Amino acid sequence: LTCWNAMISGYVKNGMVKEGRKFFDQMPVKNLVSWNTMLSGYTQRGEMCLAEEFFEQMEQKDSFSWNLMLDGYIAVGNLGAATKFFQSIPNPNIVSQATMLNGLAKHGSIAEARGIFDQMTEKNVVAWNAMIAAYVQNCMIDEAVKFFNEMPERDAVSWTTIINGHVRIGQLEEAKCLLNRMPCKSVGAQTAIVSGFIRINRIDDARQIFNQIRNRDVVCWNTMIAGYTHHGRMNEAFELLQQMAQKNTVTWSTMIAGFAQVGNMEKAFEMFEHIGERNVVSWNSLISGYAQNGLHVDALKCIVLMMR
RNA sequence: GCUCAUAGCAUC
Repeated sequence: LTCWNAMISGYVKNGMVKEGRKFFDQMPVKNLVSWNTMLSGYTQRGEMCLAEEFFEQMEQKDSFSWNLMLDGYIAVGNLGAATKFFQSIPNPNIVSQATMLNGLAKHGSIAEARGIFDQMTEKNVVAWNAMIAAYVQNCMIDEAVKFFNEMPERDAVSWTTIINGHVRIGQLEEAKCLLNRMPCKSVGAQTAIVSGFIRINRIDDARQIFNQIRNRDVVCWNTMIAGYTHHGRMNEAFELLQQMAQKNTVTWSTMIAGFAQVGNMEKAFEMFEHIGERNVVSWNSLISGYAQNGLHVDALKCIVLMMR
């Protein structure tokens, strides 16, 4: 059963929800984990109608099930439904609260997010991190710093968030100080610094930092590539692209936008063809690329293609 | 590698 559940998980994590469902339906025995895994396939892709239908069919639900639904509503931006759903959760746990906190913060309701935080009887590092991120996203760096200093324990996400907070308001020096203070420098925190250099147009300095990072992940590579593409340095971007082991949709979209910006729509389309899982951003990058280069017919063709 | 929440990357 554990094996079968892992199979469903594998399907839905790769965006193959249909196939996952087929597998799920054919399983002779299922447990709650099977149901939750399948549910996550819908909620994480924003298929909330299907999720609701599936959720109602579940004869047993646990906090995972409820939290998945809550996060699904937040992911599609339906804060009204999320708030209502949150209030209907039988026993909201720390994950439910952190999820709701995050949802409120992401939609600008910082005071309400803070309200949830204050109401939490127990707070873990994720709750603290979510609250710090909330302040960072709302450009309230002083509050973010205050929480960062007050929190009982900090993990790599805490550091990355606060570093990024300083990067976003152009305080790269302070960001670098924080990175120096960080006990175990994560790829994420270092990537935030790279993007800080890029933000102030110091691309070559960013590259120096990038080169020094060990265990670079796909986000790190994408950050550096975007640094080049935003400045029309497509040769360097392409060179990095060829060096990276695993590319994702963000990688390709970055390249599409980059080639579009320098007027090379042939190359942009070539990048587009590599995308396995096309999303709204990949289509947007291509369509706006055609439009910005005056190729309105191609843009329209693309829109038609997208809607099929 | 059986299921849930927080950070660093792309379009507008």
